[in-house]
Amino acid sequence: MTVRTRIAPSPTGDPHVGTAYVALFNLCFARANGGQFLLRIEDTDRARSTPESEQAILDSLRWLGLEWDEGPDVGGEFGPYRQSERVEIYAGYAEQLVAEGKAFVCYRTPEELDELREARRAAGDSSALKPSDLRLPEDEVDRRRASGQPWVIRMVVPEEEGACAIEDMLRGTIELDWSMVDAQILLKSDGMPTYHLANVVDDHLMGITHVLRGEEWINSAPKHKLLYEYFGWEMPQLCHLPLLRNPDKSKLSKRKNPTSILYYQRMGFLPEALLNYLGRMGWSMPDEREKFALRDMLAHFDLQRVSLGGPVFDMEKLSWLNGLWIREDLNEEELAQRLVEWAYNEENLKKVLPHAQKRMEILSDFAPLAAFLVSGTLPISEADFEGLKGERDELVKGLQFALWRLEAQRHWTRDNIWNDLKGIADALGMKIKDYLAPVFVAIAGSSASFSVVDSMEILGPDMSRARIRHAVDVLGGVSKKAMKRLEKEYQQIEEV
RNA sequence: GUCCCCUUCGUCUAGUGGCCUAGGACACCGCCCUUUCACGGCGGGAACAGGGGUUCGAACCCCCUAGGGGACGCCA
Repeated sequence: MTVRTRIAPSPTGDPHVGTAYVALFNLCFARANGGQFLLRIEDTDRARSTPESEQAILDSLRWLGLEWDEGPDVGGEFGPYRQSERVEIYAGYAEQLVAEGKAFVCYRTPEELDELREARRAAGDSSALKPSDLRLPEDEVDRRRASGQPWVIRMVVPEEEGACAIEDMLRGTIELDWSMVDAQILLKSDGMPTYHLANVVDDHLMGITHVLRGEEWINSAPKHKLLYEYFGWEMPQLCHLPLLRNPDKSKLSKRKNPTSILYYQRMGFLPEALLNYLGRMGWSMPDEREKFALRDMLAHFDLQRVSLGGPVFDMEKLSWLNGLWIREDLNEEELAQRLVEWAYNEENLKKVLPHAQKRMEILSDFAPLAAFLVSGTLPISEADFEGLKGERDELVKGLQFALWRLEAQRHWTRDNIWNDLKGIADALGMKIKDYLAPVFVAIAGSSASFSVVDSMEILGPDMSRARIRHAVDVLGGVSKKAMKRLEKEYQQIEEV
């Protein structure tokens, strides 16, 4: 048995807790059945991952204590498409399907596709775009080919009524209407495969027998099943795990909850505790004990104990569990060691000292001065923002814009942070000093502190963003309506 | 809108037809321990979404309704 987890880097490159969650269950399932557990990084449009962000994900998984096996790796080092000769593998399979009449070349433009979908919607027809919808007259195809227009390869899908039966290890048979399945693009105009093609080809080539993935994939399972049939390959067994949720039950997202493993690391959670907590999401030990290590979970794992309701990620319970691990599993020496590894080490001290020294008169000034750098969520309130220039709405706007700008920042350096913030201040026609004042409060808890950009560099992207988000909440948050308005305004700034 | 998935305390869950007057955990409240706070101990309130079946018997099986979520991309 060979089981794999696919990893999709997030746009900002943050390792997502959902990734670790799925990886954990794949690992447990594989080991419980004496099988292999493989890893695979998936990023076909390459807009997301960089070698650094991929490394960050692997490092995070290792930090959590997850281990994976070496196995056949279609694209080398878990990353499929970096090498051009590898890309040809997928193109070859796509062309094979075209030759067999199971896929076709499509010259439709994005604009035409929009129109077709729009027309569908207007007519109240919800079914997906089918090969027959996309067909162009012969001479038009020839014309476009001759003029060198971009093209893609799409799969042929059934157009008649009927449903596709998908077997799920936990849910039994799921029937999905073919009417919902569109002529999925397999090979993009840039020659890259889409996830759907790559997924099937890779899994076959890697000898994958079982796939545990997020519930969000159920709807595309028919496409995958069809591809396996087209190729004449055996399809792996599927299992769709429930999705981790925000407190409002929507799919876990960083807008509403910290989702980066790096955040939890920076916050001071123990990897054992975080992994333990993820193991409690939708799963329980047979004896119902709350605290267990990975090896306990491995020893008692039973896929049938997965419950299907989407669990809400509850920070409070995670904190309690983390406390349990600190109290029960670390002696003083080990705790000291953890603290040093975490933040109380020379390297970190040297980063802080240059800023602290100028502001110190006596040694005992240091701890209060630097406390915010080793804290989690700051205990700030609306009162801390009083006396700053600008109304509440203005402050929120400034913070929200900073947040958006910094969420897009992939190279977390002092200068980049400064340029981001200065850019917004200029665009808003504000003095940088006034613009930064609320950011100071958000990051350091007070407007009298070290340089914010330096502080943010030390705190790192996850903690910095979390604090700004927290400040926005403290100031009353942003209503849905106001958010729309802000987004619009922000876009205008971005364009300038 | 269409299709799919899901539904036990506020939250995580136990429960696979009789052991359920539904158990545990977080959070909350109270008491005890304690110079304080925390830890720890004890106790409390708190749920089978609703309606129909099937059955001697339903949290558990079936159907309908409702609610929540997801998917509908040259993202994964």
